[in-house]
Amino acid sequence: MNDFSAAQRSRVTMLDVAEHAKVSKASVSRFIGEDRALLSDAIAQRIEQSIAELGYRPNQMARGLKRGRTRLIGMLVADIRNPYSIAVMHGVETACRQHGYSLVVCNTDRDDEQERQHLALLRSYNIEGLIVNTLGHHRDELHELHREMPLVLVDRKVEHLESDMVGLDNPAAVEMALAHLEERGYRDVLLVTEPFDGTSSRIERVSSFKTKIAQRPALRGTMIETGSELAAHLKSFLDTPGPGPKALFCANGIAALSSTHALRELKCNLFEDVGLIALDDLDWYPLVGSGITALAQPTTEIGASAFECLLKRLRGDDGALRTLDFSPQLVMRGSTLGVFR
Amino acid sequence: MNDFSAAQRSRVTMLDVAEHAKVSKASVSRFIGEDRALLSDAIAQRIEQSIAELGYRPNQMARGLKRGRTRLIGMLVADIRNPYSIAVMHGVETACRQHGYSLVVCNTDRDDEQERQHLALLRSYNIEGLIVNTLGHHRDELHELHREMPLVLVDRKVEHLESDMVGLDNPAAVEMALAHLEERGYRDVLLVTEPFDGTSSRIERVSSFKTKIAQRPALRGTMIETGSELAAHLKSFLDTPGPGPKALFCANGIAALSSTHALRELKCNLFEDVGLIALDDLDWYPLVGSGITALAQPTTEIGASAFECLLKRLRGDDGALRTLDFSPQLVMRGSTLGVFR
DNA sequence: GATCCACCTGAAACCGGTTTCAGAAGACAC
DNA sequence: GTGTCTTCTGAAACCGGTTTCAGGTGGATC
Repeated sequence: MNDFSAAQRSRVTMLDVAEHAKVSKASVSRFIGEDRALLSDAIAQRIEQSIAELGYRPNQMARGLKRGRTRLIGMLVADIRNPYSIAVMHGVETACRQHGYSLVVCNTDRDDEQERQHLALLRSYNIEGLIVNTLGHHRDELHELHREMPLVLVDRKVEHLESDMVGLDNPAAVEMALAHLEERGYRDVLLVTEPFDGTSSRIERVSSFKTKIAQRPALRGTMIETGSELAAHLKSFLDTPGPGPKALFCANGIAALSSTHALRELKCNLFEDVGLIALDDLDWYPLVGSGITALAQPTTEIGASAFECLLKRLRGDDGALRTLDFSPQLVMRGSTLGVFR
Repeated sequence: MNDFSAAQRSRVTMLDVAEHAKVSKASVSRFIGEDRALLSDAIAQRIEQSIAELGYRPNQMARGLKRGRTRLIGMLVADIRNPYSIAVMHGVETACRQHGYSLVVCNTDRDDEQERQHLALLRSYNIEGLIVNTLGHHRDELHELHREMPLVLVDRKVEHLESDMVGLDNPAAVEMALAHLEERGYRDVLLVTEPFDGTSSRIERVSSFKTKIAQRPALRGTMIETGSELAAHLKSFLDTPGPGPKALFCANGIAALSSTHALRELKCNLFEDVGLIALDDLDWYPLVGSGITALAQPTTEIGASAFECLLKRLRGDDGALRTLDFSPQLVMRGSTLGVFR
């Protein structure tokens, strides 16, 4: 085995290539970079051959040092195990790759202190831009970072932080859900959301829910948070007489998971006793009961847009702030067959 | 808005700190690094204050250049949307963070060319170690990389690549599954696996299945791959008379997802007509039919072990190659109630 | 008081690249 | 043949750190 502790930096360096090709480092650097046109054919060819022969690979760290361009994008994720975050991340990563950037993902596990540490870290690695999908406390750090590089928020708003934002059109999504539920004959809707921890999209969905419910006199709307007492709360919702057929509206995939768990615990007949529509479309939705109706988010597009926002800023666009709100798509399944079953 | 294209490197540098504290760069460097003991209290205090006052943060890129230590670990993942990979990645990331390392994740989307590009990329960023969860074609690149840094394979073996490995004890897992199925009264077992693409763990599971089935004369064992004709194949399995009650053994989470889909398509009564046990334990398993029995992999441990392998090597351990095989844990649910229902 | 040593400190070289700048070489016009 | 303009090239400075090395200081020893 090798001994890796003795940092045996045996790699081929630019100087090696220069000597091998009998040219200066400067010429090799020009060949590597975008100034290749400056070189004569003869020299370019010699360099090309030496590079191939020695198997030279430029050191991005060193390049980034003088140049200020690391081709690194940072992404701060609150919960790496959240399917939504993963899906968006996949979109970001793909877009990054297509433009020659790489992605450094930092997971905070919803911990504020870890968020702070990761911010410091990303900064110390000279990333060129930052995608934020956390609560964004540590306003000062974020501001400071934002002075140095473009920043885009995904699925979150952060107060007093003026940056581009990409996410779901939450009012439209809520409207879509309620319209669908009402059309299918449901009259008593319970919004199930994860606890309020400051996540802006969560708050928006709830407040839209309240507004939209008020505009639909046929519907009654109530709300609960997931947690240890979810099943009990669901039970009381189901047992309380209402204006008509009951349905749950789960504000995201996690809420859908918890709700379904709870419904099973209550020996509920999925989904004849109660309808269900969920934000996010996860791969197991079709498998539960008669299938869960979903409002699918265009996660790949959201991720790609987030990156493209950064890219535009990096290329000098200093126009007005952008807010990109994508619309969800209704994927109808058995859980909202409603009164027409 | 700022103009980020004009790389306005306005950051506080070590020289700024040195001048502010009226000391040399060398002293500041010593303060930052592990040589703080060399400094007198007076100087250390001045430096500390200057750092705080100016808000100085050392540039990791520059540190890595001379030092050869970037504190960066690379991870090559075949499919970032595979729950198993995510779970392991989460384990790796947590372990990294605890030891002051950061993780650069590269997703290849199962594409060989992307694997090659990512390998080159990771190398150019001077990562200190690499965790591989892809097919590992591009043997030459991997070898070359492995000469420079420690490398550990997760859930994969790569021929002719001598490196540490961390994964599941596949024979034990298969044994566990078959023992459970037999005990529950099933006699006709169909192994459902994703198509053979060279993934070694997949191959191991299948070959163990064949071996173990041979050792259990009471059982009949057959095998199919997921794909467009999965439902048809399942149907013929279910329709063909066998030695007794039938059960599926899904070799991973994806196979479990496809199989459940197919069973629903066949209007199969989950899980009274057929039993099911699946490798991996996904959060929706309890929700399908009477719940899917799982062999849960200790993914967090696997991820952490992978990182610790690297760390040991980085610290100079050049002992024999290690192979860490973890055992799964049986999580019994309704899908294997079997003949005792 | 001289010698030795342990302890601190800073100047300068270095890591592997990029970029500036000055100069060499060739093309062209006169 | 000279002057001017391009076009190409390399030396050297630079990015922001680390590390080597030589020297300065003060205390202990003789």
